[in-house]
Amino acid sequence: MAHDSSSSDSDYYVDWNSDDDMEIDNLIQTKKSLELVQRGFSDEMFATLVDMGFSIDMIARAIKETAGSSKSNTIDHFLGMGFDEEKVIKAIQEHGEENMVQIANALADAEKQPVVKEEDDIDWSSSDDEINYSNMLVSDDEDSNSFPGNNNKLRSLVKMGFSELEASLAVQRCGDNVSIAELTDFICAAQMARESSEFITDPEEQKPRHDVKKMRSESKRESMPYTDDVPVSLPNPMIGFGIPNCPGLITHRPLPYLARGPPYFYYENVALAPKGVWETMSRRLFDIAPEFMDSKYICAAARKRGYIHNLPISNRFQLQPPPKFTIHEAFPLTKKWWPSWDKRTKLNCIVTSKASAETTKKIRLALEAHNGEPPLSTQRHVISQCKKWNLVWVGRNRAAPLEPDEMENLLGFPRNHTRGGGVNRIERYKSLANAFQVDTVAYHLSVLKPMFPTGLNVLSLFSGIGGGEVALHRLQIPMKIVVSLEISEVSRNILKDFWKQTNQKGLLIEFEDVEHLSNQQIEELMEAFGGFDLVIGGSPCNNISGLNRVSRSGLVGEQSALFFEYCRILDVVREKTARMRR
DNA sequence: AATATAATGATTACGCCA
DNA sequence: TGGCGTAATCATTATATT
Repeated sequence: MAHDSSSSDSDYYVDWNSDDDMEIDNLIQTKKSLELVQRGFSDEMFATLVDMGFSIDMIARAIKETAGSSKSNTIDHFLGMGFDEEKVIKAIQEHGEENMVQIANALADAEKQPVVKEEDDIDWSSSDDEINYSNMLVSDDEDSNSFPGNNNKLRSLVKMGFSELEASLAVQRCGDNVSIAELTDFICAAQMARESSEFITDPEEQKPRHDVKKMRSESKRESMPYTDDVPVSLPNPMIGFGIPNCPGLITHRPLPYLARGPPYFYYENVALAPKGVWETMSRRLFDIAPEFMDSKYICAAARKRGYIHNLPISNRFQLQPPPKFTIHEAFPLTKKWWPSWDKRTKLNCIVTSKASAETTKKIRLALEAHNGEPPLSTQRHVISQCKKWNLVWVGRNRAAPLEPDEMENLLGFPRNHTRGGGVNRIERYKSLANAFQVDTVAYHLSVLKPMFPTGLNVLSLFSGIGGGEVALHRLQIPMKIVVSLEISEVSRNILKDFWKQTNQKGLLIEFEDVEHLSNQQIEELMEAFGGFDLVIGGSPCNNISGLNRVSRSGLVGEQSALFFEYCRILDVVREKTARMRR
């Protein structure tokens, strides 16, 4: 048996490669059968993928995708990243579909100045409207100095067909000393990004605006008229803009101008939401395309989450040491009891519900009924239970649910992080189920480190047990001020305890309900501390999670509706930041 | 009274195949 | 393209136990 433990217990660190020769043989077999060599996949590349712990299925699927068996998937993949469709098609034609990396790089190069007019492939002169528009741009640019103040600019923009909201937002975000041309570019880029990345469901947004649709050249696919219902699709594999040290990393993306910081913001929620939820969230958060990432590509447990943020995505780096990547690495002691027919290398998502002791007992009895290998039907049933309840093998024929300690480990928290503050077991389970996967979040936040060498001010909403704070701490990014909003007293205590335990130099200010934080309070806090550099938080998923059988009512649900509180607070911080910077 | 346990489906997405 | 099976899923609440 491959996993029958002849190895001693000296190995807390398991050598993945030497330990899974069988698996690698299988991989090589798969590789040959897929004729990868013909497709230009070098052994090196393959070995790299294996080293990174990718499963047979993943590699096979990735190869199938890049081999051109499903062209729409390749296109969709990059469209999902927010790239322009024409550019994607062009890049694929130039580089061939089999090389996703080159395509990605080409797209990234083209987008280095994201959504800026010169590089854009939009045919500005394909209709009369655009000629007029271009002329207006030029003339206004020349005359822009003659406008004494914002009112005239606003009036001009409205005259040109932009809504008052768009115009005032543009002026607000761009500041005083910009020309009309820049403002129109600003708005237009925002419109285009909005249309290309997401669809529009709000009737208010559907009213005809400045003929952006007409500007689109007719080379677009007729079947995709770029109207309203372009759903947010989940990437497969769910790797966001890419995972550390992996080919296919996307380092640039078009970010709608209205979405730009400061402040930076970072929003999180479950990826597997009811239809329409992510579309709404994206639209409300400045039409940023969500970054969907499954933490199983970072650590040993799945955690499918969507992240909407306006952070740069180049030069990300991973926390050190990187988390254990497989179940065996994370929990070496389970290896001894792990049946050879349980092929799991990753755990499922950590949730609040826990398997009963009865489940463990039934599994044990079912296995004890046989000597040696149980029949296939028993195996299937046991595996099914293990996956359903996320069990690990802790003894002979004994599969048990995870302990809070083990969850902390998987999620990247310090050991006993949730033990402080007089926390009972149930609360620990609950708060951990609602927490960030720290390494994943830290990977996204890592770009902040060189930008804020002296530290940053953080507004942390729905802080929970402080996943964001732990991520920043582990990144060694100083937190000068953390204003934290968390309704659970237990969770507040945990964060407070963490703050003390880690000897934070900065100031932690804890509030309770986000709904009780008034706009005025926010502004006062910002004036007192010099503003916030980062607004971070994941709003409640109670009414969104697939595990909720009682009230999965989406964003209108009692708890999940607090998403709009996140938006309210973020809006206030953004506006105040803009004012403070003038 | 506080805490631990156990029962309670539906909504998605995706791969397969006709 | 569409039907069908497989799979996963930051949960809630009534009931049992201490």
